[in-house]
Amino acid sequence: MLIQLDFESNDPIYQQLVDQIIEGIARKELQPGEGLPSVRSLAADIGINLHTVNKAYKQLKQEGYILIHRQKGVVINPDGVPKADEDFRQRIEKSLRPLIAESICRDVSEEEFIKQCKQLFETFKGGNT
Amino acid sequence: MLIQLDFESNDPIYQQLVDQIIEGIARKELQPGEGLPSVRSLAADIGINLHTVNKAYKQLKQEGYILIHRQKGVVINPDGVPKADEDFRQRIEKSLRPLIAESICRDVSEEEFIKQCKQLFETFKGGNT
DNA sequence: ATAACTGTTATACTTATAATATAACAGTTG
DNA sequence: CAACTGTTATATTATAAGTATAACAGTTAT
Repeated sequence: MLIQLDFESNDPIYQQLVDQIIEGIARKELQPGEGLPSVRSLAADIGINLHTVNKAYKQLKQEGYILIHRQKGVVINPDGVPKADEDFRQRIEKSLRPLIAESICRDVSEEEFIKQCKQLFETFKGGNT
Repeated sequence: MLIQLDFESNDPIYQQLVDQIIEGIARKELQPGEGLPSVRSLAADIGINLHTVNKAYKQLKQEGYILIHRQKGVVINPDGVPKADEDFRQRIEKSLRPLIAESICRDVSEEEFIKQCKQLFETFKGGNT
């Protein structure tokens, strides 16, 4: 799986890393039990500091996406990612809220917005970008 | 219209201000042509610095939500907010993408996600929280 | 066992952003 | 004239992001 970073983005690159790995899991490109590169090798590969990778891994671990075996290294959670709980749903709503408010102001219809969502769901089910 | 800020949030408070005003416009609580408090009085009301308010107003102005008449002060754009363009739609997709990827990983169905979206659209159409 | 790896922790530095604090300018309004 | 308006400038503090080295403890292969 290849990682694409935008160093000009406002999103911090450790967050971009987190997002890309979660995307990889979502589109089954990263399978449960599959190994991830070590912090040092991944950092070297994409030309960033190992602490930046470590910060991303730390967050992914804390959110249950990956496990760290002392033996096997970094591994996609073999039991799958923890199901959504109430905290997660609240987090989604909190992120969705300003997007939808802006859309309403700019005359984007509910139908169009939902069409966009469905399209993204398809993107992840299928193997597209 | 009352402003509710969370000073413990990770979101900067100028951004919270922007979001709340956009929400106010979305739910027609703030009408086109309606005046907003001056940077100084709003800052004093919510107990923050005038520059923080000014930063929020500046962003709202740049995105076309408000106008600044030298006479009338700060005013909700009387011509309405500019319609969504391609840049806006890309911004929405970019924000939506990680939310949907996470949702898929955590077994939130497309139906449930869309239900959440519809609920938020209703929230703004109606007068609810 | 030695060497090369693993994640993890600690410290220090630089840079950028957020927020505050004063102060001033130019225009408007009572 | 006084009180307001948005705007700009400057300075300070605090926090986050990213990098740079270094070290520790455990694992693995030679």
